[in-house]
Amino acid sequence: MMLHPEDQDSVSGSVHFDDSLTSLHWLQNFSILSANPERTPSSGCHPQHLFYNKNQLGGTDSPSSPPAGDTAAAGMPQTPGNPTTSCSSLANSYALQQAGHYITTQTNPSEEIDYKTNRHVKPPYSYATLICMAMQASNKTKITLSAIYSWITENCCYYRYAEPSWQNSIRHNLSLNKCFMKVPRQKDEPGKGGFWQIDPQYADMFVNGVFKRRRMPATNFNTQRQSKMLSSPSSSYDSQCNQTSQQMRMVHFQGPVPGNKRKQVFPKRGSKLARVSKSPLLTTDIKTSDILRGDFDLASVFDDVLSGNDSTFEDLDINTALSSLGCEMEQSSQNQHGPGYSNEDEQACAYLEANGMMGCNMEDFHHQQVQVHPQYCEGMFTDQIHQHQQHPWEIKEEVQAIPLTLDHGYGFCEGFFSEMQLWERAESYL
DNA sequence: TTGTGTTTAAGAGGTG
DNA sequence: CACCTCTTAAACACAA
Repeated sequence: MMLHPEDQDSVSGSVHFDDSLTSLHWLQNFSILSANPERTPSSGCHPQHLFYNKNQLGGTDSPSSPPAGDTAAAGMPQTPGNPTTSCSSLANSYALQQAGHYITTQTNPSEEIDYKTNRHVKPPYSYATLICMAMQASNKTKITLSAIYSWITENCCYYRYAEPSWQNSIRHNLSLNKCFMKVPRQKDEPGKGGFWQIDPQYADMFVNGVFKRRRMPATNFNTQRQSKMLSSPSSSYDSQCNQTSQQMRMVHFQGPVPGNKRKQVFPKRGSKLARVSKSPLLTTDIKTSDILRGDFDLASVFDDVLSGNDSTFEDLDINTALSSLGCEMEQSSQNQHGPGYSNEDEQACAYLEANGMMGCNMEDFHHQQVQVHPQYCEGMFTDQIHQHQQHPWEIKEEVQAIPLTLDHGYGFCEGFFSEMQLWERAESYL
């Protein structure tokens, strides 16, 4: 299966690690640092890896041809041994350690399961999450269906050998899940089908890259639903998107009860609004409607940084999901975005750098570039991982307040606010 | 013909 | 127990 040419691009970046916890680079590194402590940080970020290698992707085994006796297609237990427990926790542990959290326990590395090579274990990520990860792995603001297929088959061995029905599920998910937005192909663009991207309106459904759609607490559900229904009635499949956006930021992460796949603890609603409003650095053009909808959460993120609230960063688990797939994220230095970037891309880079998402290179990603469009990268990854894993560690202390210089703050906000115009598009969906 | 996209239906399992 | 999320399957239409 080949990626469409339009999905191929090059990006230049360089590895830069800043171990300092005395600046906002801490925030960047938190998401970008290699999630897998077993791997060296430089192992996956050679510049040549940033260039797409058609041959390698083209050599992927067809997922539509499961071999005889394929356990993946024959109903093997999807997550034997609770595989995400180990790898995700490893990633979390490492990231949290980098972030200055105190972690009480460590996961046994021997339990780690590499979904990239283990064909018998279905990755514990929902299709929405996989789609999101594929989108994130792409350095484009939009991605084709075939590119999503390619990423999944490349990074999830299970699907490489599974019956192709999962592709139907992917398409189903893209179509039915309104968090995904179809971008029609330009008339002069060759190829089949359109492009897909995450609807900015629902971008915060993807926390650390993991699709989060949780049921609204009963006490607050009606209110939220009312406002949602007033604005845009939607199907039951996506009606929870904005509701969930209110609840996906957990004050404290709490591991699920064994055997309980979706056990989570949600913060009290309304706390986000309070955080948003109190940010002294985010008082410009943030659309009130976005804030009220909960579509915009970076302010609260920023406030959390400033206030030392660690709740947000516990959710920044992009490496968790990607590392479990044998992928890694690394950081590139600023102003090295490479040629061919549009102004929008530059803005995206600024945003990414501000969010610590720039230069998301995956070690084993067969040279596909990794860049996250700002629309996608407000928080990334957690839910599905957290749903399926037990966490042998716990956070014993609140993270210390992050020393933040004014320059850091402005740099952070500039990257973000330059992207706010893109979010205005969400208004059309109201 | 094949890939893409939409829609409907059903079932498993989690949540409140 | 009702509702929800997610997955899976299937049918159909459309476009390259």
